[in-house]
Amino acid sequence: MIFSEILIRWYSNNKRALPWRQTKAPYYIWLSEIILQQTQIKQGLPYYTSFTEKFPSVFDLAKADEEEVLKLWQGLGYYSRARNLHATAKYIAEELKGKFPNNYKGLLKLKGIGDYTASAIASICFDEAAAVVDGNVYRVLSRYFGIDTPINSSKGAKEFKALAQELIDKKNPADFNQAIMEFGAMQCKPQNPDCNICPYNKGCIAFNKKTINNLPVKIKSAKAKKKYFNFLVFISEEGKTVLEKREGKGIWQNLYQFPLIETNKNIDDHTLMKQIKEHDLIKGMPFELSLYNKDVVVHKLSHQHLYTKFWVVNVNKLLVEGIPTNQIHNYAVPILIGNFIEAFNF
DNA sequence: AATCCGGGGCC
DNA sequence: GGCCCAGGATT
Repeated sequence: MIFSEILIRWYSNNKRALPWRQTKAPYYIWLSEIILQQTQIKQGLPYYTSFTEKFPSVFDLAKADEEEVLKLWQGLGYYSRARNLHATAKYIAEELKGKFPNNYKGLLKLKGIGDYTASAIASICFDEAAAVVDGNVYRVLSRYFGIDTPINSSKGAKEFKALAQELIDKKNPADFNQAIMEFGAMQCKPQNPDCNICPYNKGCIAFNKKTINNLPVKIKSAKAKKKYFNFLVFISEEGKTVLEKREGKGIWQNLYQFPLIETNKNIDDHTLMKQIKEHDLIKGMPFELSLYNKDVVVHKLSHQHLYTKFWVVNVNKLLVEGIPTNQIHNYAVPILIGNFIEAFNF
């Protein structure tokens, strides 16, 4: 039996019932694919549900404010996905009368859609034989064919894309693409795959050479840099606090946070105290300062480890407008801030 | 080609 | 602590 036949048979027997598998509507497939980029199904599923409930059509999503979209995306990470999602929804609704491009090439031009997502939508919605290559596909193919080209090199990307494109079932690209990803997620897992019950174990090079645990090969990424975040949680007598919108480049773009003193090296409390005294929002005013978390909160991102302290700053009056603390839940914030807000309970 | 962009879950 | 995840954009 050829590669794709084994795969699609396995898929028909083992696939999970997932909401986006009940439709071929491009809006829902697109939404699911953006949510699932670099995200496990278990984590993304509740977000897919809330997005489809709040925005049943691309027009509903297009009509929303970006702040509303980011708020619903809160906690899922990689927030550029949400900003691009909203921008593309507006483009589809306003320029294309709600109709998505119906092929790989057209889909690829949209914001937030790259090679993987264009292939996924084109195959699932329009039966175009465009092979997807995601983390699952890299793992399945590198093991079955015993390929040790690093998957995160440009050579590897080309090599695996070409191989997947050779293997894809041109009569049934939709099932083939979803099958190989599901197979990678459930059977050909990163750790401890049960190769004894695998339908490919006779022909799998890695299994027969006992190199399953060495594949796929990946070039090591640089270690995360340490940063030191001191957030200032102002509280005025009239029950207001201050949130600022993160502008420009860097993490958490367009999300809100408490005023932040950020450094690349740890600063002692005395030095920090001087900076707080001179802070624009309370310069020259009396205040009471207390450290909320005795133990530093370590928040780990892919490329940064944030060593975080929350300082509660009680003041009589703020030098800026501020927001009532009972409205703080309306703002989209990174999970680091969200966890504090929940624990502090204003 | 290398780096940046989150957060959760696993070992 | 390191690795992985239905990747894409930027430099």
